[in-house]
Amino acid sequence: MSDTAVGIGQMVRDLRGEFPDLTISKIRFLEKRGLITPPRTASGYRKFPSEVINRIHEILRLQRDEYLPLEVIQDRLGDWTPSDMKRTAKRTGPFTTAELAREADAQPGLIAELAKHGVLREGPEGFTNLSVDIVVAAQSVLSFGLEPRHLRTVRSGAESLAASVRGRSEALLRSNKPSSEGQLGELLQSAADSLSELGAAVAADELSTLSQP
Amino acid sequence: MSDTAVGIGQMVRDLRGEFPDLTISKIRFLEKRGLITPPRTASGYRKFPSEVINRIHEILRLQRDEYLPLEVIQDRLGDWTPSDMKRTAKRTGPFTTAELAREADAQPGLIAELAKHGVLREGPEGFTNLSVDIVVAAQSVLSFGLEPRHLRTVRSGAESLAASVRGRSEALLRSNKPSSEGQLGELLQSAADSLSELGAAVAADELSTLSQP
DNA sequence: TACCGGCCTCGACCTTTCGTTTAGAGTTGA
DNA sequence: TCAACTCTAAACGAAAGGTCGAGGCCGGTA
Repeated sequence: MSDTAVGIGQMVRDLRGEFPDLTISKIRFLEKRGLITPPRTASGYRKFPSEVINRIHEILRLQRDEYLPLEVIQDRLGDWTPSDMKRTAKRTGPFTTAELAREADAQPGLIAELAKHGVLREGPEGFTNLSVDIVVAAQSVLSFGLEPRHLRTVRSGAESLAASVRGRSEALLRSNKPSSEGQLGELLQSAADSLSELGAAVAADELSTLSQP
Repeated sequence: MSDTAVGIGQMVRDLRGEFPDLTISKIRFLEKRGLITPPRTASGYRKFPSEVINRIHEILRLQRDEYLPLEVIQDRLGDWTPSDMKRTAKRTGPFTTAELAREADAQPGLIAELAKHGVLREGPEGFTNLSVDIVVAAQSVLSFGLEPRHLRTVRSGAESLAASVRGRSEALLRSNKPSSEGQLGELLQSAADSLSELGAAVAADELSTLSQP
């Protein structure tokens, strides 16, 4: 859509839905620590285009969900800094198979394998940056000796979730004013997080049977 | 295999190989925080049998490799303290349906529903504290408009993972000395974490299709 | 023009986490 | 007996992660 670069106050209000104790001073603090570098207006006001907001969202998520210290978050996010973002200017960029493999530090064969089993899906323009997350996570799971075909169930679980959330969110869209772009994203994120937690809880339970064979 | 319970000094020297800046005072600190409870001699000296040493090893690893704060480590390790589990089998206690509902702040009907669809399973002695996690997470997912039956796929995904990890971990157990109790727990936790991440990544990807309907 | 809310910087300050240090006293083994 | 080891309790402290307030600059608007 349009180049919606909001001010610091508005941005914080937007993110408060998911991170209730986010403050303006925390954002400034994150900049001082070098985790974000929002552009400025001529007069020195910070501007927040969506790439920066996404990055902030990811920083806060890593802090909240994975308890990572800011220094580690900085290392981990180091690659796709704003300057890198600008390299792919228009979007966070579709990837070809080869690019995706390089991006996720994986073998191209694995990409094909994951795609074959429906864990990964190539869009009309190629793979997205979400695909990178999937490949990285899949490699981690595969390191326990699983085969890609075992991961199909994960995809179908996600599909089931998506189908239901879709119905739900359309109702939400209808009943709300069109400004719910942000709300939808929020809903999506919450749903994904919830599924993640449920998956972790069920897996822990399932795996606990290993303790007493 | 003999009852090798060493003193605090010797134990610290042993672990210094892997954790060079481990100190006696840090061990005492961990006890004060409730992360370990080493038994004592008649005169009050701490003794460190291998279970406790394994637990300390795991605590230090989580701190070093996953940057987890001690409070989170305590939560995560709380249940499966190898020896604690057997001794205090009553405390972490099995729950009845009613108790589980109260514990997870849920309707008893939901418990039944989840059990019916295989998301939740009642053991021979009732529900466990892992069941509480599942119910809590499930409520969160259900708040997006899903029905319990949609969650079956989550369970089957977890089963698939468990089956494979089981094979993997048995091999690990065979090939290692019997002290790998801690390693098994570590493997389990890592596997659950990995699945969780994959689930989140795939769900995020799947849900991103909602953005352009 | 004056005003008001939003934003700016900078430095002081605060809280929590994760320990270390110190003082004083008891324990163990050669 | 002596040196090395261990105990507790409390004070101390460094680093992470912010918060707060003073003093001043923007930007609509009445």
